[in-house]
Amino acid sequence: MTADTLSRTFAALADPTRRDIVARLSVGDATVNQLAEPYAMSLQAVYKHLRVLEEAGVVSRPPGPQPRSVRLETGPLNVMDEWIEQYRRRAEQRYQRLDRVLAELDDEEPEA
Amino acid sequence: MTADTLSRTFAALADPTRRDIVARLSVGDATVNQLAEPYAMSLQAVYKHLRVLEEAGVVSRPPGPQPRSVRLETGPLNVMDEWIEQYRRRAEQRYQRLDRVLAELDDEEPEA
DNA sequence: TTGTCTTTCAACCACATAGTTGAAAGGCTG
DNA sequence: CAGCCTTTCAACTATGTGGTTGAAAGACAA
Repeated sequence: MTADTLSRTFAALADPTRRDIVARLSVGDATVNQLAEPYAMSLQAVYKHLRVLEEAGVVSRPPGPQPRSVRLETGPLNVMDEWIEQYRRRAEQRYQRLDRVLAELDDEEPEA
Repeated sequence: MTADTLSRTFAALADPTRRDIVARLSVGDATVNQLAEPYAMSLQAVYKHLRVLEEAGVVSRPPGPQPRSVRLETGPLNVMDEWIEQYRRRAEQRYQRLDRVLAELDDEEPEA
């Protein structure tokens, strides 16, 4: 456990296969075999992807009977979302303020 | 150019230094020297980080006089945000539906 | 033009990651 | 128990990444 949650979550979703898995889990829980079915890669590779998602907390595998189901957890997605929103909003407000200032300058000196 | 925009954006923000740079740019544009100042790493390393952010479109460096300013772009943040929101919302709605079903079962068979 | 600051390029190192294969445990079920 | 399916572990390969240093271009000011 070296990197923080945010780093692990972003890194987990940087891989297209893992984003695809997340997309499919948003529809409903699935077994590993069901998740692995569409891919050409080995089953072990899918398990590796799941472990990355699990260590980021994006996915959980509740204990239970042998074909353990995989479930999407929304906690880390929320954290990530808040992070992005915070800075995105800050930047956009800044740009809007700038736009207003430029508009005022236009009013003061039309066709200058 | 191998990975898609979404992969590059997630990967770009998986690094704490780059997230820190984004956070600081949300307050206002900055020069590379200003951005590099807080870090122990070499200036070239900061340039590398900026290139990663730039190739993801998270940051732009508009042409101009020599100390070129770095600016935060909100486009990729929006795209990423929409991606996350889509699946986060889908999963949460599913869980809420499940909660309702369980509550109904409780109503039908109290203390069963 | 010369000097200085900014920016980029190249080579290198250590380490992580995505994938493979093979083998070993674990856990149900006949 | 025996067997099958699921899950994990280990070793290995290829490639990417974050950092370094050194050097070369580029751009501006004196």
